[in-house]
Amino acid sequence: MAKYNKVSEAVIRRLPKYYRYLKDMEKNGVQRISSRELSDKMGLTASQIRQDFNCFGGFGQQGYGYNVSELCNEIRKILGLHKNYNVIIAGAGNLGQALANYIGFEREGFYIKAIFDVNPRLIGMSIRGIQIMDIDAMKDFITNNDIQVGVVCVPKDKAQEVTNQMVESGIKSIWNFAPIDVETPDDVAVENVHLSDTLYTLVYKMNEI
Amino acid sequence: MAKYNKVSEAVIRRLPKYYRYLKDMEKNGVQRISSRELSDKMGLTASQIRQDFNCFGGFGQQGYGYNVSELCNEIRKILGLHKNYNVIIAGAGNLGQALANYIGFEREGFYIKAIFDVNPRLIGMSIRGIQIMDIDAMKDFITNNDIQVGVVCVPKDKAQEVTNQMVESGIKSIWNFAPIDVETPDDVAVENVHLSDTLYTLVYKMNEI
DNA sequence: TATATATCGTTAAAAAAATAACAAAGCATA
DNA sequence: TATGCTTTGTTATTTTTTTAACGATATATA
Repeated sequence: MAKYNKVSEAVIRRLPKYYRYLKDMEKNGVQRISSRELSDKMGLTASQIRQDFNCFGGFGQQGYGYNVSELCNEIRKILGLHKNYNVIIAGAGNLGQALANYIGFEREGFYIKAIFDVNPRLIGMSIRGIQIMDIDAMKDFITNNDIQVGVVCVPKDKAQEVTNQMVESGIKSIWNFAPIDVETPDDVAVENVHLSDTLYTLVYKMNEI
Repeated sequence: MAKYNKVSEAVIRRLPKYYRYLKDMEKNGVQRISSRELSDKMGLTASQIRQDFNCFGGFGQQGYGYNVSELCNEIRKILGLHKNYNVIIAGAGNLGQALANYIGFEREGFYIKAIFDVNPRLIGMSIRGIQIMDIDAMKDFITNNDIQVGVVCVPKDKAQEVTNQMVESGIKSIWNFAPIDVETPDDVAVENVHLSDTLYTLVYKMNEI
């Protein structure tokens, strides 16, 4: 699968940002953009932008710049957003429900197929047509429904256990929101999102100013 | 305010992670830890850990290591979590409500004082005793209630406008969840949290494996 | 008390990332 | 068509970040 020789983490983390800006420009009818203009908008250097894009092959043209919608499409493909993904959420608490309610994911091809929880009062309910099911049914559901992405929204002390269950059932991507770094085998991708971390960094910066 | 000579962004972004691990160890009764042990737990190098801590002065002792609760406290102070902060949330949608419902922030001294929205059906309701008010009342509320942190959970096209209102009212920290990079004057700290970005990075990694 | 061991703080080296520089290639204009 | 301008892709340089090395200092043990 690995299409490109070892692209650095730093570059990869910038891809979604490029994608955001390009999508926006495309929507606004912008047809072409130079690395210079893009650098102004995004607060990066033009040099970095050109180098980043060149990790994946040159999408631009000398004397012209980049075609916005073409570039946008390339980045969509690089990120893998041209494909669809089936998703489940473990944990129907505040955050789990908020994610289930958010329609933006579907627009990028992420389809939430079910939510799982331990709370009997939640089981049986549904959010936007997505059923909340007993967490004991999760492993079977994953196996039978071709689920690629598992979202972990359970409390901290259950996060690793739930992750393990997802991994055992064949999920290859874990998007974890519990405030702990969950671990996965080498062949399972994981993103530990720590919302509080950014809040703490924020107040650090505020106090530093 | 700037206590330490230019600590790099990379180091600052690791502080919350140290804090998380140390808090956990402290809770579990661990009294001392060496940079070596900590590096094993956290997946960093011991060298990096020692260098990071030394940006803020040495907290350890040769031949012994670090006292966990002492170190934890130091990092708490460095981040500014020994103080309390008054917070408001703009946008009582899914995410705004989820954040308001999350009790973890209070444990670190972040007190949510009010939520603001445009929706008349939400205005007047309350979440955990936190009132949802008309967004037109936001500026006055900020001015009169010593608010330091503003959380932006409004739709993308209103995010910059709401940010501006917060800044005009004297808020010094913006924690933005709208999928756009909001901009602030130099003396106002901002963290643009893009949840989708981490999802996209996740599937990139999955496809790469 | 003396000696061996552990571990920090700090300086040095290596690696990675960002920036700058510039030739090559296309566009635009006369 | 010829000439000047723009802008890329790519190589070189600089800066930043990470890792390694090691003297100094404390602990632990005999």
